[in-house]
Amino acid sequence: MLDRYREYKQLNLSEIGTEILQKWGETHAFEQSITLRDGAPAFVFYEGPPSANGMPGIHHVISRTLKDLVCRYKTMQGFQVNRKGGWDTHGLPVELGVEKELGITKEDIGKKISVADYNKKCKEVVMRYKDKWDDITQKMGYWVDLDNPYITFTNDYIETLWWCLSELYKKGLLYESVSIQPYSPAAGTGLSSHELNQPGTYKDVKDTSATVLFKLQDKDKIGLQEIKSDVFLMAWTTTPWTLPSNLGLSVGAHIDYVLVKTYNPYTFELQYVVLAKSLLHAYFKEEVQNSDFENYQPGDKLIPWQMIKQFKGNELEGLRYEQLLPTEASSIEEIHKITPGADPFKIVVADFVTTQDGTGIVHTAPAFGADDFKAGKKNNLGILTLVDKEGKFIDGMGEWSGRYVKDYKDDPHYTDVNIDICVQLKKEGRAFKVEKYEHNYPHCWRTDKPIIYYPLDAWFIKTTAAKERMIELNNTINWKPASTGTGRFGNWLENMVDWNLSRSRFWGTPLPIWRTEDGSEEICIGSVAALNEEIKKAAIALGGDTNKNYLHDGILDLHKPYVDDIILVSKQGKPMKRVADLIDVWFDSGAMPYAQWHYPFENKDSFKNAFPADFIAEGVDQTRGWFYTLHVLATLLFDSVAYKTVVSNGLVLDKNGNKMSKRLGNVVDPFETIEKYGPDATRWYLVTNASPWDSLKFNVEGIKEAQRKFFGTLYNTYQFFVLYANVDGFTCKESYIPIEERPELDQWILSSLNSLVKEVTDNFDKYEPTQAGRAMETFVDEQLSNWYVRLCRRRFWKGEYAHDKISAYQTLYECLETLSKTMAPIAPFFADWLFNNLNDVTAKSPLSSVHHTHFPTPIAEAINTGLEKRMKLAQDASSLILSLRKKVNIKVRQPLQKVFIPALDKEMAENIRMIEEIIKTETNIKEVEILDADNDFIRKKAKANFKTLGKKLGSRMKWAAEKISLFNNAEIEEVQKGGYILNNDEIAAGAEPILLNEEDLDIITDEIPGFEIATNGSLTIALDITLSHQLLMEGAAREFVNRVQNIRKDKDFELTDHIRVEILENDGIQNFIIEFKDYICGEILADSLEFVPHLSNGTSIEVNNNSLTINVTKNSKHGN
RNA sequence: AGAUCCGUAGCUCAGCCUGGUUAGAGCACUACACUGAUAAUGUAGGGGUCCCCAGUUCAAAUCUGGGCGGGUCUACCA
Repeated sequence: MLDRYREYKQLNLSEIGTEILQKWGETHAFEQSITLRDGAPAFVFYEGPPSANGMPGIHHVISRTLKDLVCRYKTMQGFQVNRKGGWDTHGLPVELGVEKELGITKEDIGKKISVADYNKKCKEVVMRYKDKWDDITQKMGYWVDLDNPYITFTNDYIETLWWCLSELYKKGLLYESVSIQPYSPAAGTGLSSHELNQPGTYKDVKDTSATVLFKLQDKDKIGLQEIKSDVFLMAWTTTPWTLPSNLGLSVGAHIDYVLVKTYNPYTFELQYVVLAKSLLHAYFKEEVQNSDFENYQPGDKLIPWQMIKQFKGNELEGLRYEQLLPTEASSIEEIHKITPGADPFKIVVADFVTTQDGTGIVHTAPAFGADDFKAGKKNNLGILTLVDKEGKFIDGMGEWSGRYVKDYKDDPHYTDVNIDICVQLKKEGRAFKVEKYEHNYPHCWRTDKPIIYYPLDAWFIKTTAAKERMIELNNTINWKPASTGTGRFGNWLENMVDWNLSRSRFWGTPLPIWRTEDGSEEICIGSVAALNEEIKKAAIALGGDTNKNYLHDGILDLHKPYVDDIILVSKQGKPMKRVADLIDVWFDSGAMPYAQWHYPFENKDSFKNAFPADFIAEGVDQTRGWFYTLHVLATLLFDSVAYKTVVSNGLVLDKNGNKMSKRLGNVVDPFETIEKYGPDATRWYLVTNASPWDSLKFNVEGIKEAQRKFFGTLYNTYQFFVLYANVDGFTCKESYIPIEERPELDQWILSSLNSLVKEVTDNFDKYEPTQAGRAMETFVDEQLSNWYVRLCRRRFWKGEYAHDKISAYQTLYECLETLSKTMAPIAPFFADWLFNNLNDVTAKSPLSSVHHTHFPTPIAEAINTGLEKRMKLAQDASSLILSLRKKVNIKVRQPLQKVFIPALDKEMAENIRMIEEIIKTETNIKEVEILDADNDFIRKKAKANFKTLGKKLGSRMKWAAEKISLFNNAEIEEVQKGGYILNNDEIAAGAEPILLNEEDLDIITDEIPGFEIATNGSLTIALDITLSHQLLMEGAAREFVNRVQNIRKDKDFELTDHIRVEILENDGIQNFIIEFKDYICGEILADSLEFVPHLSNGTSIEVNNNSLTINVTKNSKHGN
């Protein structure tokens, strides 16, 4: 315990950061913050695991500040908040990094480097920056358990994932199916969406596009019997190589289609074609509509056309057409071999069809597009994959067989098969338009070759089975901001598709499914124990070397390649091998509520007590990532939400609003920022500058501002407090003076303080930390520092250490201490520093950290809104008086006699009376005269109250406002008495009378003849600026005091030093010194003040343009 | 393409839900003042097509519709 409060030379937030951090380490403050809450209700928080294979950036600081402040707040509210850290360690980014580092590609894995060595490397790399992460975590003040984190690559973690998968499997929610995925024929591998989002993968390319004609077979069904020529359906494609695989045509149910009579531009034959009405202009020229068909000559540029009939899309549904490019490989027999019972070559209705471009009829090849696949499945179109995995046409396609659909091999003799296809179609009269078309198309980032969409086997979780339930549960989640939950997330749920889990990679959680070669039998393993048992079973059943390396200790590493070594045995006694897939890393993180506890194998209670989470927070980019996968797994496995509240924070942009990226070189190094400005100012800025979900334009100037404006002011207030508290020995040992026994100013600041506590609590509870922080800023700046302290300064350094002074100390102490608590969640270091600086002297709290204390609760009895309103009035009045002084150039030090304040009503008069003392001292005025409402001194003016009158008057509002603005005092008084009729002159003509009430007017002071006035709303100030001789003398005395104080300061006297003052005699201007001698001596702590005829070493000072020579010396005889 | 957030002073943001009179704050800039809190503070000044258009209304920054611009996410399609 200290006997003096610590005093500082200047504020150094960075130093406070390091100092407090060290203290936290020594006292295990974080651990204590949890153990101290043993037995308290839990507040459950989940840490979204970052990946430690990259450096932390400033955007990590924002989301972690958010998480931390909520956890700290809840801890202070009495909850026990366990915070288990975690690391996301699997996945593609890790693998890509390793490949780059080793200079290999995916194909080399298993060849140039063994899978075991490759995965070993991945494991090394994945924690590469863990130290940096731990470091930033500490330095930014993020309290999270770094000693026992969950790590997704551990066996325990994976085992839980297997358990989850097997549960899903048991429920029939895990299935294998073909899906259409981006695939690179050049690289021979499927690509993840992540890979597709690498910079530069989407390129503008020119492809041969074709508008082709499908011959309608049953035109009779839509009443076209009388048309003798063929009727064609027009469809457009940018990938003609998919046309042989066409199995359907998709139309939009509500799109208007038209039948058009025209000539084919290539064969010049008369044709009837069908396309969307709104796309006519893309194919036909307006000026030749209905023009002369008879005189058309083959080769004419302008081709006549005529609209014959119109249909809705759904009228076309089910119509059949002839296969466009029949080949051996695509005969109906072949189709039935692949998909028995398929019913292709018909028109189907699909919702993805638009009239943006093309013809409004979409060529549908189920193998080569996700939408096509969906439409094919829904309508039983079958599937034809006439292209192999190398990207060339398969056998049985005549001259096209063996030809690559794109130039994948950089073959100098490559000829584009797409063009050949178009040529053939032109010849057959099945092409309507062939042209180069420039569009944006994805490319394989590794080979730079265009990708195709291709059907691949994949494992899925049947999320669609629980769609309704997931939507229902989502409605119970508190989303911040709400729009993300209903919009981005809700929408996503509405359009949910099954979750494709498969990844053909190496470093990840293996799918624990083994199956026989013919696929007839399979097993899904749900635990290591089960696997080991199966290993042994298979070894016995299959004999030989089966699983020989895994018989003793079982399996030791659940990754590839070890799991792939293992062969299990089926019920029928057949060997089973593991399916090749790894699972999506998002499954890893989505299962963290269970896997972090190794549930259900261990820690069943820990899990039960920590599920679901009360709160999680991550960047908005996780909405369809982590937020989604948590939600899916909780719903499917436990029919529960995974989290009750989720805050999605926005992005951190650079100060110009650009996304931060290494490429642009605009990334902000969080280490440097925290080092330079301290963690608190950084956190404060991030929290208060913009709501968490708004994107933040990061600008260090903002941090500097927080530093100066908020922390600087609070620090000054603290310094002020300790300056005097140390002098007077205030240590809170006196008994607490009841609030009602304190001066009004104290009551006021305590009322404001408690209002603040209430506001801050409300906002923290609503997960609105920005509002909470801003409220604290306003309080510290406007109320505590610039009003309370300013007005109370004298109370601290003048007078006896008695009731009034102690009251002031107790009040200011309470403000500072309470603030240290309310700000603790956002600025944990400074708050603890402040708290301990106070508490180390007073020992009011037995706790060693502010973070262990309880968050203040607002004391309702301390809140006096009337008082707060009055004080606002005092502030406004003082501000007006100061502005008037400024206007007439009379400094505050010069006392003035009187100010007039007109009161518009009794209440206002009463309020002014109650604050007149404050106004007087604050503005150095002797008298406040309140002018009653009915005085005839001031001239009043009225303004219409638009709110009340607008409703009554409607369109006559303008007229009334005009009239009211011309009212004189008498008319206004009439209105106030009641019964004033605005349209007296119209009554005779039979108009309804318009009756004005007092509430219909806003009364303001117009002017006070003969005075300088200033107004602000309904408040008016009139200042008497007459300077009497007496006032001038007093002003001079104050001026003199000021000069002496400056001398004291220059001479480095202590505050408490008493002095002697000698003044060189100077006739004429010394009167004020004689007259105000007592006042002056009291102010400057002078034991003597004497005029002397001679002064050898005096200082020259100036008082109101007169020179005086004085000598100030310390009076050593006077004890302190 | 869909969803979502944002657009108010040179910059960062309030206000918008619940329409009302002269649209605010801080920073920056300029001038003046203050000076036992002083690398603090006060007062004043300049600075605005409240992104645009239309509608509703006596009245729109605020409500409705349609655009535009920027960010993000998802999708990528003939």
